[in-house]
Amino acid sequence: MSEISKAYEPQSVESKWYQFWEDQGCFTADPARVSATRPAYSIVIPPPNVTGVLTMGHVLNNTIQDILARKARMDGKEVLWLPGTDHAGIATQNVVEKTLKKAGQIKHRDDLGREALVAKIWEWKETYGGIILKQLRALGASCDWTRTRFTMDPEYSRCVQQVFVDLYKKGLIYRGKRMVNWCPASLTALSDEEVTMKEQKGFMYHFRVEVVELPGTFLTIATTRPETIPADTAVAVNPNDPRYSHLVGKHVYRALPLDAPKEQRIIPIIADEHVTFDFGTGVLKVTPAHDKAEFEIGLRHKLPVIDVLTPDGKLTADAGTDLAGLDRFVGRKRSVELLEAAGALDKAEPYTNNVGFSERADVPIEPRLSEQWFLKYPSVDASKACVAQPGSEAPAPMRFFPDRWAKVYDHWMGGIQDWCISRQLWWGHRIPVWYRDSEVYCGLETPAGDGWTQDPDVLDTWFSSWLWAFATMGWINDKDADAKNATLKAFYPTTDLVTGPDIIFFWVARMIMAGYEYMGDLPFRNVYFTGIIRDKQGRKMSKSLGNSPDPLDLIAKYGADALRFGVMRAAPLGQDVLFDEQTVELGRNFCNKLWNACRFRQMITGEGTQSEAEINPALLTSDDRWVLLRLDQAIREVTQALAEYKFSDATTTLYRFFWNEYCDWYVEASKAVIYGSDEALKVNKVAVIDFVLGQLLRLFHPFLPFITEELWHGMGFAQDMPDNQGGKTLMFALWPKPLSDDEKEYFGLDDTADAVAQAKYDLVSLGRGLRRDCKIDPAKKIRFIVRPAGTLSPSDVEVLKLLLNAEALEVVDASWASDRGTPVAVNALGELFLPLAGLIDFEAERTRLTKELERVKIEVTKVQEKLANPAFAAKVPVKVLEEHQARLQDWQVKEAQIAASLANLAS
RNA sequence: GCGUGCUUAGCUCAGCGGUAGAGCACUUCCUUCACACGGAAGGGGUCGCAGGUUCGAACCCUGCAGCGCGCACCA
Repeated sequence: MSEISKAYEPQSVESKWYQFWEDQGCFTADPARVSATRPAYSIVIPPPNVTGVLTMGHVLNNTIQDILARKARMDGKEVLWLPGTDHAGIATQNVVEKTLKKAGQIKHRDDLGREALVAKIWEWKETYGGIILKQLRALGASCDWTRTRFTMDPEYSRCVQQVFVDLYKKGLIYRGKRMVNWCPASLTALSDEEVTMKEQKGFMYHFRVEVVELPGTFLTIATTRPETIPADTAVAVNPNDPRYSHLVGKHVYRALPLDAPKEQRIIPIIADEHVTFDFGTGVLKVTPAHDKAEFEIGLRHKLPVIDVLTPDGKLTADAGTDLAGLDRFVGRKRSVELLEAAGALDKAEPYTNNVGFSERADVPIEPRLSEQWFLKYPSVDASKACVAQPGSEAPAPMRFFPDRWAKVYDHWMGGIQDWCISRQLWWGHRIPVWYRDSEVYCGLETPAGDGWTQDPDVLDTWFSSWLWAFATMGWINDKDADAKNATLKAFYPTTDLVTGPDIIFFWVARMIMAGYEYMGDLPFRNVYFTGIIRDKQGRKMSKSLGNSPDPLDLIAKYGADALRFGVMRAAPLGQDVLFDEQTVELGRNFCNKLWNACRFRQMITGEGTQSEAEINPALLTSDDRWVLLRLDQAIREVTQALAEYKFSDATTTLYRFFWNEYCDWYVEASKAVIYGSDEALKVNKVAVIDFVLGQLLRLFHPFLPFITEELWHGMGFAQDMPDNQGGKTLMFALWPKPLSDDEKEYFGLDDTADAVAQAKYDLVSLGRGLRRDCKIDPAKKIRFIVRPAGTLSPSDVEVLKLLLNAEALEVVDASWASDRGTPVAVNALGELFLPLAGLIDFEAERTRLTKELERVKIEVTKVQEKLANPAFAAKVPVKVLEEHQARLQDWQVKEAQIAASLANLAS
């Protein structure tokens, strides 16, 4: 810190140290260093979309991972934080296709064809693929970049295909024609997890159909999707519905299409339990091609299937000439008009129902019958059983934080459905299956012989990311080779996983199953679920709302440390985070305060001069003892908070200790010695300050890596340290330990030491209050008189004098009597008088004291009432009883003293 | 419908059985030589509502209300 600027300027500091850490290989994990005394700590990054940019969500997530990783290093562990990116099938292909279309290069992906488009996407990936990883560096993320992985790396792709072949051979992967969720925008099948239900305002249409066998008799049917009427192949009622049971077996004329002859529109009335009496009219139109449940009905009753929708959601010729070619929603309106014109429409009433939307494309999905690949999940039982359930004492190998997510997980695992893993896309892992006539071949290589064609589909992106925990470590599904893989051996299972609860099914659950199936062991021991970042109005941050700040802008403006600190402070365990830029400002202010506290220390002895002195217990003042105890407390609290993943608690403690305790009281009090004339005391004071700051920088390092590293070196703490314990970098300095009992005894740290200083500071506050009440300019030096309850050391007197901004502080004994009406403040330390020498406003003082007396009396009464309750004394623990008695005494003493002052005023 | 979370100072949130707390915002004062990205002193809350358990409840239990989220859904 040769040039000490008044304000902390993060920009140059941050890039300098990141470069240093990376150049020195500080982030690189070496399995060879793992031993009994140097345990492994590992964490795999939730791979961001390869073409993505850093969002506030990433900031939250990766700051937490970085804190955990850096803390583990300071605990002396061998740390692997493994980074990488995900190819993100649909999202990436969409982005590239859109860009090409915008640039006028293509109108449709077929213009390029499969190979050319995939080549374009690779090009795109090479250009933009690294951005988010660079941005993570700006945040300070201490990832082992030498191990960066991508889900479409050749080795990784081989893992994915191997797993497919393996599961196929195990009979868990199969191909089948089923109703799937079809996205008419992305033109692919989706898994159930990729569909989100949304409330949609629409209409419930009631229309009539005539019974063939009973002309003049009509059935009224309620539907929200009249455009699918041409695809109806039956009308169903509940078999026990007395209104309709006599009609079962008869037929109706389907209402649409109108251009088809009546006799071609005859469909049966069937009875099926699925139909509920009291919903709609109790009559259901059965459209096997366009509804999952109705497809099942169709199977039960062997109904024909008429598909009237094209893959991109337009009506087909089978829908009739009036509807053919129309978009499904346009077709809906048109079909209503047709029904109305035909006199078949009864009514259309406003209706809100839930519609499944494609999560990616944000359009309603269509249930669609198609040939897809499915996976019957492996290792379900082991995966379900491994997570500790909230409230359960049963030992479990994996824990969720907060543990309530374990219930959500358990519930999903209990009702687990086969996973549709094929996607009709080009960007991704091609399904390793080839066809020749009726032959099917599944394997890693193209089969020998002519005439084979590979399945055109690719795999769901999550079918590659579920292998992330071990495929990134060089796993190749070869028992012997994997057993010899040093990285896997040292770092699998990983220690912590940090992710959002929104991908608990997409990713977490599936990784657990893959872990058990392929590694025979769980993939991680703890899962920490972050909250979701929202804006200050509580809205989810999104690009379309434009309410998401660019973290890089924030870093440029405030510094990465400030951003990290602000986000951590605002992110309590398991709660969503309402993000406000103010919190980053607070982080910036905090860094600046830290910077200046160190600057102050440097100014005591001059630049770069470090105190060589050991702390001499004989020379410790009550302030020194107090700050050492507070530091000890902070170390305990922060360590505990981190162990429980309570990051906002940890930052709160750090804030309190550093700002409120160290700066506001200790540093201010220490000025009595620093600006005093006792050299020995001064040297000892500096030794204490250096000790506290040294510990403090370590405690802060996981949260504020850049500024702490800069100060660590600038303050000279790195000197004289072994290279692997802070000499080279603070990253490897040891995490502070709480003081042992021996150390406490050596330094004379006990409750009394703490109480004296605390009472002293409390009396200072009271004295400042007196000044204010007496309307004395805080800047004006005035005289105070103190009458100690016990004894006061000279150093305590000096501190009181300084903090009260007193011209003089006279110490008197019990024999001293104050002038009539002299304002006084009282606490355990003694009485503090503000002699006003003839300037006393008796009336004002009477008012002040009366008010104070009232306040104290209320407190006295409160405690007295409690103690007066016979049941209280009888049932309460001794400790609580004593506490109350002591409290009563305190208040009563105060009451007596104020009463005495009032009496003195009256005389 | 089932599950789950939240409701405490103007705002954002801690506290989860024994004297209601923090940060921001607000009021007043202070550019005194670490820091105005600062310092000092203040004001501000019947802890969503109603019952219950307890000597004692913001905290535990029950019900209700409002706001989220997840899952499952009836056309």
